Amino acid sequence: MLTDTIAKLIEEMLNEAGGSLELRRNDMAARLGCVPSQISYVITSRFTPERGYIIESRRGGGGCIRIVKKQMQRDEYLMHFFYAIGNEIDERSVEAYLANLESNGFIDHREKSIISAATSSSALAQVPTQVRNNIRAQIFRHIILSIMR
Amino acid sequence: MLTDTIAKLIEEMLNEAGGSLELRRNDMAARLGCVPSQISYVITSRFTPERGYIIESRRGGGGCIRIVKKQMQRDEYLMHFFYAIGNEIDERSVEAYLANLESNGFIDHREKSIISAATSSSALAQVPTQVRNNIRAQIFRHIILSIMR
DNA sequence: TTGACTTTGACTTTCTTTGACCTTTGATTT
DNA sequence: AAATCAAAGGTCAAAGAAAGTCAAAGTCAA
Repeated sequence: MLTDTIAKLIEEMLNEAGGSLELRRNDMAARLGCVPSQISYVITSRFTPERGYIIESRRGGGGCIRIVKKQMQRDEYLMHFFYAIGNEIDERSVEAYLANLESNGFIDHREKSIISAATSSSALAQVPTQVRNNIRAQIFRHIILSIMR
Repeated sequence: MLTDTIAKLIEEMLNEAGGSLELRRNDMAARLGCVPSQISYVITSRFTPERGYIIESRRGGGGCIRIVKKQMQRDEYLMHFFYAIGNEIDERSVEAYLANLESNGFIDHREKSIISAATSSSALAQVPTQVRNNIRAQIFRHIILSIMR
Protein backbone atom coordinates (compact mmCIF):
# COMPACT_ATOMS: atom_id res chain seq x y z
CA MET A 1 0.00 0.00 0.00
CA LEU A 2 1.29 3.41 -0.99
CA THR A 3 0.29 5.02 2.27
CA ASP A 4 2.43 2.65 4.32
CA THR A 5 5.43 3.11 2.07
CA ILE A 6 5.26 6.86 2.39
CA ALA A 7 4.68 6.71 6.14
CA LYS A 8 7.70 4.43 6.60
CA LEU A 9 9.85 6.69 4.49
CA ILE A 10 8.90 9.75 6.49
CA GLU A 11 9.56 7.92 9.75
CA GLU A 12 13.00 6.92 8.57
CA MET A 13 13.79 10.43 7.50
CA LEU A 14 12.60 11.70 10.85
CA ASN A 15 14.84 9.30 12.74
CA GLU A 16 17.82 10.18 10.63
CA ALA A 17 17.15 13.85 11.11
CA GLY A 18 16.73 13.45 14.86
CA GLY A 19 13.03 14.07 15.24
CA SER A 20 12.48 17.13 13.13
CA LEU A 21 12.19 17.41 9.39
CA GLU A 22 11.21 19.65 6.51
CA LEU A 23 10.01 18.22 3.23
CA ARG A 24 8.75 19.50 -0.09
CA ARG A 25 5.44 17.94 -0.90
CA ASN A 26 5.79 18.11 -4.67
CA ASP A 27 9.32 16.73 -4.70
CA MET A 28 8.39 13.83 -2.54
CA ALA A 29 5.35 13.03 -4.65
CA ALA A 30 7.43 13.17 -7.80
CA ARG A 31 10.08 10.86 -6.34
CA LEU A 32 7.45 8.35 -5.28
CA GLY A 33 5.38 8.69 -8.41
CA CYS A 34 2.15 9.70 -6.73
CA VAL A 35 -0.05 12.76 -6.60
CA PRO A 36 0.96 15.44 -4.12
CA SER A 37 -2.27 15.20 -2.17
CA GLN A 38 -1.32 11.65 -1.30
CA ILE A 39 1.49 13.04 0.81
CA SER A 40 -1.00 15.28 2.56
CA TYR A 41 -3.22 12.30 3.19
CA VAL A 42 -0.44 10.30 4.78
CA ILE A 43 0.52 13.17 7.00
CA THR A 44 -2.97 13.93 8.18
CA SER A 45 -3.82 10.28 8.76
CA ARG A 46 -0.56 9.04 10.30
CA PHE A 47 1.37 11.95 11.71
CA THR A 48 -1.34 13.23 13.97
CA PRO A 49 -1.09 15.05 17.29
CA GLU A 50 -2.47 11.89 18.90
CA ARG A 51 0.64 10.11 17.83
CA GLY A 52 2.76 12.94 19.09
CA TYR A 53 3.59 14.79 15.91
CA ILE A 54 3.31 18.49 15.21
CA ILE A 55 2.81 19.65 11.65
CA GLU A 56 3.42 23.10 10.23
CA SER A 57 3.61 24.21 6.64
CA ARG A 58 4.13 27.16 4.36
CA ARG A 59 2.77 27.63 0.86
CA GLY A 60 4.18 29.56 -2.04
CA GLY A 61 7.68 29.65 -3.44
CA GLY A 62 10.09 27.89 -1.13
CA GLY A 63 7.18 26.47 0.83
CA CYS A 64 7.49 23.19 2.72
CA ILE A 65 5.99 20.91 5.33
CA ARG A 66 7.66 20.63 8.70
CA ILE A 67 7.13 17.57 10.86
CA VAL A 68 8.27 17.48 14.45
CA LYS A 69 8.09 14.50 16.74
CA LYS A 70 7.34 15.90 20.11
CA GLN A 71 8.80 14.53 23.33
CA MET A 72 6.47 15.15 26.20
CA GLN A 73 6.96 15.45 29.92
CA ARG A 74 4.89 13.45 32.29
CA ASP A 75 2.64 16.25 33.52
CA GLU A 76 2.24 17.65 30.09
CA TYR A 77 1.15 14.22 29.02
CA LEU A 78 -1.49 13.91 31.69
CA MET A 79 -2.97 17.26 30.72
CA HIS A 80 -2.84 16.26 27.11
CA PHE A 81 -4.86 13.17 27.81
CA PHE A 82 -7.41 14.86 29.98
CA TYR A 83 -8.22 17.27 27.22
CA ALA A 84 -7.77 15.00 24.28
CA ILE A 85 -9.45 11.68 24.98
CA GLY A 86 -12.87 13.05 25.62
CA ASN A 87 -16.00 11.10 26.15
CA GLU A 88 -15.55 8.56 23.43
CA ILE A 89 -12.69 7.09 21.51
CA ASP A 90 -12.36 4.49 18.78
CA GLU A 91 -9.95 1.61 18.54
CA ARG A 92 -7.66 3.32 16.07
CA SER A 93 -7.17 6.39 18.20
CA VAL A 94 -6.33 4.25 21.19
CA GLU A 95 -3.66 2.55 19.11
CA ALA A 96 -2.33 5.96 18.11
CA TYR A 97 -2.10 7.09 21.72
CA LEU A 98 -0.48 3.84 22.76
CA ALA A 99 2.18 4.17 20.09
CA ASN A 100 2.82 7.64 21.42
CA LEU A 101 2.97 6.47 25.04
CA GLU A 102 5.38 3.70 24.13
CA SER A 103 7.68 5.88 22.10
CA ASN A 104 7.87 8.33 24.97
CA GLY A 105 8.78 5.54 27.34
CA PHE A 106 5.67 5.78 29.51
CA ILE A 107 4.70 2.19 28.82
CA ASP A 108 6.58 -0.81 27.52
CA HIS A 109 5.58 -3.22 24.80
CA ARG A 110 3.83 -5.69 27.07
CA GLU A 111 1.85 -2.99 28.79
CA LYS A 112 0.85 -1.68 25.42
CA SER A 113 -0.52 -5.03 24.35
CA ILE A 114 -2.37 -5.46 27.63
CA ILE A 115 -4.05 -2.08 27.21
CA SER A 116 -4.73 -2.80 23.60
CA ALA A 117 -6.44 -6.05 24.53
CA ALA A 118 -8.45 -4.41 27.28
CA THR A 119 -9.82 -1.75 24.95
CA SER A 120 -10.21 -3.84 21.80
CA SER A 121 -13.55 -4.09 20.09
CA SER A 122 -13.15 -7.82 20.42
CA ALA A 123 -13.11 -7.57 24.21
CA LEU A 124 -16.00 -5.13 24.12
CA ALA A 125 -18.02 -7.11 21.60
CA GLN A 126 -20.93 -7.52 23.99
CA VAL A 127 -21.20 -3.79 24.55
CA PRO A 128 -23.78 -2.23 22.21
CA THR A 129 -22.01 -0.41 19.41
CA GLN A 130 -23.65 2.93 20.23
CA VAL A 131 -21.94 3.12 23.60
CA ARG A 132 -18.83 1.08 22.92
CA ASN A 133 -16.66 4.11 22.31
CA ASN A 134 -17.84 5.65 25.57
CA ILE A 135 -16.96 2.59 27.58
CA ARG A 136 -13.63 2.37 25.81
CA ALA A 137 -12.88 5.97 26.74
CA GLN A 138 -13.73 5.29 30.38
CA ILE A 139 -11.53 2.24 30.51
CA PHE A 140 -8.70 4.00 28.75
CA ARG A 141 -8.88 6.99 31.07
CA HIS A 142 -8.79 4.81 34.14
CA ILE A 143 -5.77 3.01 32.77
CA ILE A 144 -3.96 6.25 31.99
CA LEU A 145 -4.63 7.47 35.49
CA SER A 146 -3.27 4.29 36.98
CA ILE A 147 -0.11 4.60 34.92
CA MET A 148 0.48 8.23 35.73
CA ARG A 149 0.00 7.77 39.41
CA MET B 1 -19.06 -28.84 4.90
CA LEU B 2 -17.60 -25.64 3.59
CA THR B 3 -16.98 -24.25 7.05
CA ASP B 4 -14.79 -27.20 8.02
CA THR B 5 -12.80 -27.00 4.83
CA ILE B 6 -12.08 -23.34 5.36
CA ALA B 7 -11.29 -23.83 9.03
CA LYS B 8 -8.85 -26.63 8.23
CA LEU B 9 -7.19 -24.54 5.57
CA ILE B 10 -6.72 -21.64 7.92
CA GLU B 11 -5.32 -23.91 10.61
CA GLU B 12 -2.83 -25.37 8.16
CA MET B 13 -1.78 -21.95 7.03
CA LEU B 14 -1.38 -20.91 10.64
CA ASN B 15 0.84 -23.87 11.40
CA GLU B 16 2.96 -23.26 8.35
CA ALA B 17 3.29 -19.61 9.23
CA GLY B 18 4.19 -20.38 12.82
CA GLY B 19 1.08 -19.24 14.59
CA SER B 20 0.48 -15.87 13.06
CA LEU B 21 -1.09 -15.06 9.75
CA GLU B 22 -2.57 -12.33 7.60
CA LEU B 23 -5.13 -13.15 4.94
CA ARG B 24 -7.20 -11.27 2.40
CA ARG B 25 -10.81 -12.17 2.81
CA ASN B 26 -11.77 -11.59 -0.82
CA ASP B 27 -8.82 -13.55 -2.21
CA MET B 28 -9.52 -16.49 0.02
CA ALA B 29 -13.19 -16.49 -0.87
CA ALA B 30 -12.35 -16.34 -4.56
CA ARG B 31 -9.88 -19.23 -4.26
CA LEU B 32 -12.44 -21.35 -2.45
CA GLY B 33 -15.36 -20.29 -4.58
CA CYS B 34 -17.50 -18.97 -1.79
CA VAL B 35 -18.87 -15.63 -0.72
CA PRO B 36 -16.53 -13.44 1.32
CA SER B 37 -18.83 -13.34 4.31
CA GLN B 38 -18.38 -17.10 4.62
CA ILE B 39 -14.79 -16.47 5.60
CA SER B 40 -15.99 -14.05 8.24
CA TYR B 41 -18.41 -16.64 9.52
CA VAL B 42 -15.73 -19.27 9.88
CA ILE B 43 -13.46 -16.89 11.70
CA THR B 44 -16.06 -15.65 14.14
CA SER B 45 -17.40 -19.12 14.82
CA ARG B 46 -14.17 -21.12 15.01
CA PHE B 47 -11.28 -18.79 15.69
CA THR B 48 -12.60 -17.28 18.86
CA PRO B 49 -10.74 -15.92 21.89
CA GLU B 50 -12.17 -18.83 23.90
CA ARG B 51 -10.10 -21.13 21.71
CA GLY B 52 -7.04 -18.99 22.02
CA TYR B 53 -7.18 -16.96 18.84
CA ILE B 54 -6.83 -13.22 18.52
CA ILE B 55 -8.34 -11.55 15.48
CA GLU B 56 -7.62 -8.10 14.12
CA SER B 57 -8.53 -6.59 10.80
CA ARG B 58 -8.38 -3.51 8.66
CA ARG B 59 -10.83 -2.41 5.98
CA GLY B 60 -10.25 -0.45 2.85
CA GLY B 61 -7.49 -0.67 0.28
CA GLY B 62 -4.74 -3.00 1.44
CA GLY B 63 -6.99 -4.25 4.23
CA CYS B 64 -6.63 -7.74 5.66
CA ILE B 65 -7.50 -10.06 8.52
CA ARG B 66 -4.82 -11.05 11.01
CA ILE B 67 -5.12 -14.23 13.03
CA VAL B 68 -2.83 -15.07 15.91
CA LYS B 69 -2.91 -18.37 17.72
CA LYS B 70 -1.79 -18.24 21.31
CA GLN B 71 -0.03 -21.34 22.56
CA MET B 72 -2.15 -21.99 25.56
CA GLN B 73 -0.63 -25.36 26.38
CA ARG B 74 2.68 -23.71 26.96
CA ASP B 75 1.45 -21.81 29.97
CA GLU B 76 -0.79 -24.24 31.74
CA TYR B 77 -1.11 -21.93 34.62
CA LEU B 78 -2.41 -19.06 32.54
CA MET B 79 -4.67 -21.40 30.63
CA HIS B 80 -6.10 -22.55 33.90
CA PHE B 81 -6.84 -18.95 34.76
CA PHE B 82 -8.33 -18.29 31.41
CA TYR B 83 -10.88 -21.05 31.81
CA ALA B 84 -11.47 -20.36 35.47
CA ILE B 85 -12.58 -16.85 34.73
CA GLY B 86 -15.65 -18.11 32.94
CA ASN B 87 -18.37 -15.94 31.51
CA GLU B 88 -18.69 -13.53 34.35
CA ILE B 89 -16.54 -12.33 37.16
CA ASP B 90 -16.82 -9.68 39.84
CA GLU B 91 -14.30 -7.11 40.92
CA ARG B 92 -13.17 -8.96 44.04
CA SER B 93 -12.43 -12.15 42.17
CA VAL B 94 -10.39 -10.23 39.65
CA GLU B 95 -8.35 -8.80 42.50
CA ALA B 96 -7.84 -12.25 43.94
CA TYR B 97 -6.69 -13.60 40.59
CA LEU B 98 -4.39 -10.64 40.10
CA ALA B 99 -2.76 -11.13 43.50
CA ASN B 100 -2.19 -14.71 42.54
CA LEU B 101 -0.77 -13.84 39.14
CA GLU B 102 1.56 -11.29 40.69
CA SER B 103 2.85 -13.53 43.42
CA ASN B 104 3.58 -16.18 40.84
CA GLY B 105 5.50 -13.74 38.73
CA PHE B 106 3.20 -13.66 35.72
CA ILE B 107 2.62 -9.95 36.01
CA ASP B 108 4.39 -7.16 37.82
CA HIS B 109 2.97 -4.53 40.09
CA ARG B 110 2.40 -1.96 37.39
CA GLU B 111 0.67 -4.44 35.12
CA LYS B 112 -1.51 -5.45 38.00
CA SER B 113 -2.66 -1.92 38.54
CA ILE B 114 -3.32 -1.43 34.84
CA ILE B 115 -5.48 -4.53 34.70
CA SER B 116 -7.16 -3.59 37.90
CA ALA B 117 -8.05 -0.18 36.46
CA ALA B 118 -9.29 -1.68 33.22
CA THR B 119 -11.65 -4.07 34.96
CA SER B 120 -12.77 -1.85 37.83
CA SER B 121 -16.46 -1.18 38.32
CA SER B 122 -15.57 2.45 38.20
CA ALA B 123 -14.26 2.11 34.65
CA LEU B 124 -17.31 0.04 33.73
CA ALA B 125 -19.80 2.31 35.43
CA GLN B 126 -21.69 2.97 32.22
CA VAL B 127 -22.17 -0.71 31.55
CA PRO B 128 -25.57 -1.92 32.77
CA THR B 129 -25.12 -3.86 36.00
CA GLN B 130 -26.74 -7.01 34.62
CA VAL B 131 -23.99 -7.45 32.08
CA ARG B 132 -21.09 -5.76 33.81
CA ASN B 133 -19.61 -9.00 35.07
CA ASN B 134 -19.79 -10.47 31.59
CA ILE B 135 -17.96 -7.57 30.05
CA ARG B 136 -15.42 -7.67 32.83
CA ALA B 137 -14.81 -11.35 32.14
CA GLN B 138 -14.35 -10.68 28.44
CA ILE B 139 -11.87 -7.91 29.11
CA PHE B 140 -9.98 -9.98 31.66
CA ARG B 141 -9.82 -12.95 29.33
CA HIS B 142 -8.52 -10.86 26.49
CA ILE B 143 -5.85 -9.49 28.77
CA ILE B 144 -4.80 -12.94 29.91
CA LEU B 145 -4.60 -14.02 26.27
CA SER B 146 -2.48 -11.00 25.46
CA ILE B 147 0.19 -11.98 27.97
CA MET B 148 0.42 -15.52 26.62
CA ARG B 149 2.98 -16.29 23.99
C1' DT C 1 -40.51 -30.11 13.65
C1' DT C 2 -37.68 -27.60 16.11
C1' DG C 3 -33.41 -25.65 17.02
C1' DA C 4 -28.62 -25.13 16.02
C1' DC C 5 -25.54 -24.43 12.62
C1' DT C 6 -24.45 -22.90 7.51
C1' DT C 7 -24.73 -20.43 3.37
C1' DT C 8 -25.76 -16.43 0.72
C1' DG C 9 -26.11 -11.81 -0.70
C1' DA C 10 -27.51 -7.05 -0.17
C1' DC C 11 -26.08 -3.22 2.21
C1' DT C 12 -22.73 -0.54 5.35
C1' DT C 13 -18.44 1.25 7.06
C1' DT C 14 -13.70 2.24 6.75
C1' DC C 15 -9.57 3.38 4.43
C1' DT C 16 -6.98 4.74 0.08
C1' DT C 17 -6.14 6.97 -4.29
C1' DT C 18 -6.80 10.53 -7.62
C1' DG C 19 -7.64 14.90 -9.58
C1' DA C 20 -9.76 19.36 -10.03
C1' DC C 21 -9.86 23.58 -7.97
C1' DC C 22 -8.47 27.04 -4.06
C1' DT C 23 -5.29 29.90 -1.21
C1' DT C 24 -0.95 31.69 0.19
C1' DT C 25 3.54 33.46 -0.61
C1' DG C 26 7.60 35.42 -2.70
C1' DA C 27 9.41 37.37 -6.83
C1' DT C 28 9.04 40.24 -10.81
C1' DT C 29 7.03 43.81 -13.53
C1' DT C 30 5.01 48.14 -14.35
C1' DA D 1 3.96 50.77 -4.48
C1' DA D 2 0.73 48.15 -6.94
C1' DA D 3 -0.24 44.68 -10.02
C1' DT D 4 0.95 40.37 -11.79
C1' DC D 5 2.77 35.78 -11.98
C1' DA D 6 4.43 31.38 -10.79
C1' DA D 7 5.33 28.16 -7.28
C1' DA D 8 4.21 26.04 -3.52
C1' DG D 9 0.85 23.66 -0.29
C1' DG D 10 -4.48 22.95 1.11
C1' DT D 11 -9.16 21.07 0.42
C1' DC D 12 -12.61 18.27 -0.89
C1' DA D 13 -15.37 15.14 -3.21
C1' DA D 14 -15.66 11.11 -6.11
C1' DA D 15 -14.19 6.61 -7.18
C1' DG D 16 -12.06 2.39 -5.69
C1' DA D 17 -10.84 -1.35 -2.51
C1' DA D 18 -11.36 -4.02 1.43
C1' DA D 19 -13.73 -5.91 5.38
C1' DG D 20 -18.10 -5.92 8.55
C1' DT D 21 -23.09 -6.69 9.44
C1' DC D 22 -27.30 -8.78 9.39
C1' DA D 23 -31.24 -11.12 8.17
C1' DA D 24 -33.28 -14.53 5.21
C1' DA D 25 -33.08 -19.01 3.54
C1' DG D 26 -31.18 -23.65 3.69
C1' DT D 27 -29.65 -28.04 6.07
C1' DC D 28 -29.58 -31.57 9.25
C1' DA D 29 -29.72 -34.13 13.41
C1' DA D 30 -32.34 -35.09 17.62
